Amino acid sequence: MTAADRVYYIIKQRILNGGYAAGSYVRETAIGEELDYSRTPIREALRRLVSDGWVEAIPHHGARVVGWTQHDVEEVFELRVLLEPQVVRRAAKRIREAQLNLLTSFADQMEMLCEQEDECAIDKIAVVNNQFHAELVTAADSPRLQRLLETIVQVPVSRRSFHHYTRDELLRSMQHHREIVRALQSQDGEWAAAIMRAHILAARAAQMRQKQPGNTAQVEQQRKSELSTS
Amino acid sequence: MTAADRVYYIIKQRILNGGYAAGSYVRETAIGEELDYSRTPIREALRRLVSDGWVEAIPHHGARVVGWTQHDVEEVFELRVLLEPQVVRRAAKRIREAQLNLLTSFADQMEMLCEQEDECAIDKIAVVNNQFHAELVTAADSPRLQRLLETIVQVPVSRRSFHHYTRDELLRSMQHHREIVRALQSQDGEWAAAIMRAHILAARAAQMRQKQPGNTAQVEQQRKSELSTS
DNA sequence: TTTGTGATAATTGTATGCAACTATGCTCGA
DNA sequence: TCGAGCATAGTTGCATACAATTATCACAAA
Repeated sequence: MTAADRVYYIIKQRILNGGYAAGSYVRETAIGEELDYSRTPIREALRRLVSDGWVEAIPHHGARVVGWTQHDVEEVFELRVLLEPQVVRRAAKRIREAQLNLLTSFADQMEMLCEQEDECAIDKIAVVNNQFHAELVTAADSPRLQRLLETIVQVPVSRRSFHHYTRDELLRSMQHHREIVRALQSQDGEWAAAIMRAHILAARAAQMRQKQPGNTAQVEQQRKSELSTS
Repeated sequence: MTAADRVYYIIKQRILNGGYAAGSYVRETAIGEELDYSRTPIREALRRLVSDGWVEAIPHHGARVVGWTQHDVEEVFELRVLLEPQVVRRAAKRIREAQLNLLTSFADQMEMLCEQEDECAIDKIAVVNNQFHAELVTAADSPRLQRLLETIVQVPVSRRSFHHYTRDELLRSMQHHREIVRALQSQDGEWAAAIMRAHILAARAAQMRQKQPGNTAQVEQQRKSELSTS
């Protein structure tokens, strides 16, 4: 792993953790001195982050962390509603026994975690949920589809999504997982796609329910950063 | 426009024109000396091309122009069938008078070019066709959807596609354009999406009809390049 | 003949210095 | 008092030198 790779992951992690606020600038010299690298690998990492859509490059002025508006979130869900069903549609034709077992195991884990009520369990569910979806993408066996989803399903959107769920929504989501696995066992791509579509639309509904908080917070943060740099 | 930008477009153009064959390596020093730039902007251009999917980076060994197999083409069409209808579905709700007029004008131009029989006209149709689709994407007003399509609809696939069309297929394609415009005028997203879906599936059928030629040629070219570099 | 090992050459990866560009704030003039 | 122009500081863009890594080829031993 090269220095540029390391810097890339570090900066990305910081953006996700909120270490770098939306709207703030990531200076090549500053982070270079901090991590004890020259500007060259920093530059390369930043360009990768730009093409990933995490930061925007302003010529001769710097790399700014992008902010997420409610509109952006809607756009992402609109695309997920198209692409995620396609994932399972393909997976249904290609999935193998071992992968089905793995998916079942993930579904088991998530349901067990559901029994517990604390916040910590929610975070664990989110982790397993990501594994579940990742395994589906693997089974779909389409590098391009995989890449599009990775581009789109930016973590800041999905990462705290389970926290917005009511208990009912959480249980329904678990049911969706079960049903997706069942549909895949039957090699019924359309069934799987239909449930996945519902799964994403349900997630969208939960997200949209609390429009204002997430949105204005982000934008305020961005506005503040803009002021502070000027 | 920076040096890195210029280099980026030059290399991209050469890949499209076949100047750089699939499987061949693009050396930083070689092209740097040729274009009289240092390796720095070349590197940056190559990394952008990597993240665009035009070349693949092999650590410590170089940047290789990727080859297209028939399987890749199928994958792309599968995604276009999902995404392009979504473009017009959105466009139907948002498109404005001026844009509709522009689309009509493009449709007119393409039909006029259809009258002529020569190969040159086909190329011109392809250009206007690209403008037509680009205008639709603009009308859809979804930066992420636009980006996804730009990532996917790599030109080597679509660029010579009209040459494979029979006269019937060409005329039908023109009819599709007309009908899409008509559906958008009616603000009927589902109608537009249905026609667009047919439009893409027709293109897919024409492309698939001549499987072997494109495929083996590409792969042969790649194999040859691999041998020559060793 | 084949396989393992080491030297060597070629290529990318990184550091550093300088150039170019942009924004900001100050000064001068109207 | 306001606006235009200019100087300056700060940042990115680029060139170049050097380091690190990897593939290749020759050669020797089994």
